[in-house]
Amino acid sequence: MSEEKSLNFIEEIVEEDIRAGKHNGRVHTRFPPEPNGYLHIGHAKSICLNFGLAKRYNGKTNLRFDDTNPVTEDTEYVESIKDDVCWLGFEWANELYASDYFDIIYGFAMSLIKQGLAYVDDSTAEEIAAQKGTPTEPGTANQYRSRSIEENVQLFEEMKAGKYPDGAKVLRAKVDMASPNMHMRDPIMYRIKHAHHHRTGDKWCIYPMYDFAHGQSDAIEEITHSICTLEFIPHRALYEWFIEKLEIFPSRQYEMARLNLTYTVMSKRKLLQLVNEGHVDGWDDPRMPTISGLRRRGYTSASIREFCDRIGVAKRENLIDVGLLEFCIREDLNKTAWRRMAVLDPVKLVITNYPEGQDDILHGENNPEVEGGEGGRDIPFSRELYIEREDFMEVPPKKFFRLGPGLMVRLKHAYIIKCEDFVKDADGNITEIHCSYIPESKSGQDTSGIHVKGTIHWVSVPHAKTAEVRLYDRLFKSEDPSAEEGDFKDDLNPNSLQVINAFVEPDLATALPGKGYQFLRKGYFTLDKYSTAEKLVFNRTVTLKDAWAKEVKKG
RNA sequence: UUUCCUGUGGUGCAACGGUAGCACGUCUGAUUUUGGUUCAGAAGAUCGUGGUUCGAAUCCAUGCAGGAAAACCA
Repeated sequence: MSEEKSLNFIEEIVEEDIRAGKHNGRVHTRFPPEPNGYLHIGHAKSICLNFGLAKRYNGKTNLRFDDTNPVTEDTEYVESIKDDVCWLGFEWANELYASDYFDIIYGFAMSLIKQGLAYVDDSTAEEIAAQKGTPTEPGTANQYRSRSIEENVQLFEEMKAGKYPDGAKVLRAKVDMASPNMHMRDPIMYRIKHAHHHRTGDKWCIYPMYDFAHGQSDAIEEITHSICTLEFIPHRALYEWFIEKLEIFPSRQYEMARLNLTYTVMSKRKLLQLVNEGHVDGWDDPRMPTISGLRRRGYTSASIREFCDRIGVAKRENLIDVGLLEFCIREDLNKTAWRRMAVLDPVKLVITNYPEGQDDILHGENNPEVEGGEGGRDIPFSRELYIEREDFMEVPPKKFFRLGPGLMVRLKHAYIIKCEDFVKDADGNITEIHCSYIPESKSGQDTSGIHVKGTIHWVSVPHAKTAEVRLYDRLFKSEDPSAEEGDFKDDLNPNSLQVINAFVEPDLATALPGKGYQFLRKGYFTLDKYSTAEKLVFNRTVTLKDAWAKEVKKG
């Protein structure tokens, strides 16, 4: 109650509006994706903001597809977007489409024409661009600007009727060709596209532009707070101009900074390119910053919501350290993931004083963070184990609390062992480590009195299951790939995916899809969508924090 | 060199004329049968210059820096 978190600037505006009794205190937001790609973590920020606002202020949020460009849009995207919003844990009040409003918007256009505020222009795209001027030079009017209302009405009707080919004519708002705001220099409202629309089919061959569809849709739905990103600031004047001239519901547009994350790109155009050119395994490749990619990677929706909460909302450009996202998923998974053992880079260890052919069943809790451990599982133990190659050093440095000649460690959930000997092959690689174990040091009933500094994980050789494990690293080499010169794809990290074969404890054969597992000391993992009963496939969600790696790096 | 937006520790976000705070990261140390977790502590910031004021991160002026704006994309 007392921890009164400060409001972001949008919440301040909303609270002010409520206080002033604007729209009778009603709050209605919308999330307006264009169905031409998959949602990414940047969209999650917008989703959390829009739906969060509604939740906080007792309002509603519409899911509205901004589907005004039939050539780039597809129902596959519509479905994925709905899945992702649901998965993130939000419920929309209405599922709507800008295309549902095409008739109304056409009427709006006609109304503007009849007010003498819109005209049909026969210029080519190049001519229009040239007449627009530049940010420092005013634009110039052409002869079509002075067409009569009657002529404009007839021409626009003919455009709708399909009398003209693509690009032959456009409908333009008659605003101000000399405005310092380029978007006010008679923006295009409608263009001709003889294209099949994913919802309206072939009913239309003219489609409204963003500027003549988005604000109008907001007004139709009586959206009170229409939140978008900074690049739409110059559009706001136009947004309000249309509302004023059309005398429709006065929705208001507010702009916030989009999310940028280190070591990735966030533009749908670039992400689409990575997909189309096969640099990744589809939109849901675990290295992608897409919601579906993060989900497949093992991120939980709670961790993404937490992340969006932590990054805040403001108007300055930002570049968020991906480390914060990793912090959020570790924080969540630490509390929920079940612990298991897996050896990713194995070397064989033989316990010389353990009877050959003998098995032992040990027990390990599922989750030490929860009282009672959330139950546990049996772990078979035997004379021959796999341990991590990096857990043995022939010449260990000081502060190395693992295995080396004469050194002792505890095998997690098992016994303390002492390294007696090791075997090397002709190339000098360690092929086998020989240890003795201390029978009275068994976990939970240790009477040995021996204390060791290190504990390592292991898997019993005869009981081990094999699994393919996919280790991911950042997709790009530099913090801000878009800022690099040349093609952003030149910055792709060639080592962003490493596929290995690992040995995992037998219980993992029954791992559940969608569940996070902590492979002790190695990180958090989850089943990949390609995993089968015959062939287990795990994705590494994120590594554990590794103080030793940091120590080593320091040298 | 037109118009607009933005400048607070390394990063992100607060402080709304009254002691610059939180989180991630970094660095110590403690605990630990995960070099994880947890706990304790430390370092580190108001773009510059003027002005208004008893008092400025906050208001004003100016300079500087970064970003955005000219698709029949959204």
